[in-house]
Amino acid sequence: MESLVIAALAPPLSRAATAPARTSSFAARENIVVIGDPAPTPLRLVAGAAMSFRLLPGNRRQILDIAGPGRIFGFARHGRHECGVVALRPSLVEPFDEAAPARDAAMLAEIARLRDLATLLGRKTAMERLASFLVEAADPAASDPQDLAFPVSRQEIADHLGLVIETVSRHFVALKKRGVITPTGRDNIRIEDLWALRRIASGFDAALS
Amino acid sequence: MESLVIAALAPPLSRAATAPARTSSFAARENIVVIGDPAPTPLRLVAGAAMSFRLLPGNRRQILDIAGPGRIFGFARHGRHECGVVALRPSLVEPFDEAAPARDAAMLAEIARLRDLATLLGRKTAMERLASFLVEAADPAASDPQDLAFPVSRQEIADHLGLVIETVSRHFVALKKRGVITPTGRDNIRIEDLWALRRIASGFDAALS
DNA sequence: CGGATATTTGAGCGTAATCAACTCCCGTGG
DNA sequence: CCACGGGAGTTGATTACGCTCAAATATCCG
Repeated sequence: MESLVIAALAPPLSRAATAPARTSSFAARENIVVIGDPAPTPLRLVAGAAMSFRLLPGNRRQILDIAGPGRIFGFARHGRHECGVVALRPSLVEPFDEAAPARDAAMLAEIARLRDLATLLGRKTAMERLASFLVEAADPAASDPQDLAFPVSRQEIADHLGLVIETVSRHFVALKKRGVITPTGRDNIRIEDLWALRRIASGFDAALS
Repeated sequence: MESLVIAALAPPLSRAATAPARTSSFAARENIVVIGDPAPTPLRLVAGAAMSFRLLPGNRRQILDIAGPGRIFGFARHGRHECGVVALRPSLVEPFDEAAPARDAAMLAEIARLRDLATLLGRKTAMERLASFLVEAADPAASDPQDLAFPVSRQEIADHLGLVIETVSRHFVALKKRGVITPTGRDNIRIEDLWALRRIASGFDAALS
């Protein structure tokens, strides 16, 4: 997959902004959208995984979305992207230029997700944030929703949840010790008790440590 | 204005959900939307001020939006509201049932605002959050954008910024001591140095205390 | 003026951040 | 096959920012 990469020789425009083909492919870690890119339409992630984020001074980053196949992203006002988007896995992206009903549904979903995220970031503890992240990662559509394979590093989880990597790591360990999750590989875990996670995520389970 | 209030005698449905008239009026602190209300269309705040919020166990509340006249709010999927909305001042509200262009613009604005909020909540310090709040409150459309009259209490500012009231109060004091703002009444302040506020808000000014 | 409510101030604490080693995992090459 | 190297993750010690608890003060309003 890496062999498909064509290095961006002349930024500022990223590939999505210049590619004439309807579907573009991106290697893992390649920029799909750079802040300021023209945004004629939102985008649909056909395959792969991607994240959108904002940057602040002092090496601060807020990851606003971690998206899998089928997800619409890159909504922008005034025709310019206000968030960066990077592929987390080799990905296929195409313009999303559907009419009102589908467009509205996608925007409403984005609004709902951002409300959840803001609530998480504003009012949940570190443990509740991590549990929320895991619950959301347990995609019911997957063949085995309890077996998770993260496309993201600890740093990216931290930047999504408004924490630092050490805090994420410590709380992962705490969940393992409680038997709620078990590690099944480097970037894989298995959810042993989804209901316990949901209880923690929703804030009803104060949860030690 | 208070005399216009008709007490909601029979919840669960709030007035917006039942009123047949196109425009409904609400007293300060009256519920405009209760979670679970039918949401046939978004709403437009014709006059007044309102806030939308989510609740978590443990008396935790995240205020997701503080809106003034002209603002569209109450976007909902599946025809049901997922956030509560309360009037902050005597308010006039009407259905927002415009066609695609205006609808899209409103939703894109909502997405942009929620991204800003998530970034603030996830990665900004208390001082940066308060400065961001004040900068946003300095509406350029107002007659004197530097003179602010909050429709919200300290508790509500805190619940919007993911802080507690004591922290909000302390940082207000810090900004006053620095001469960036001066109090001009209970719920009023004057911004003396908008550029300093902007610098703090954007995170470039580390800012003592 | 009195009483209730909101805000400010103070003291101390706790969760998550910071700083710093150390371990583990893998891929590479001798 | 194993030594090596580098990055990611974990663990430990300590700090700090914002929270909690408590009390004083200010403001609103009848």
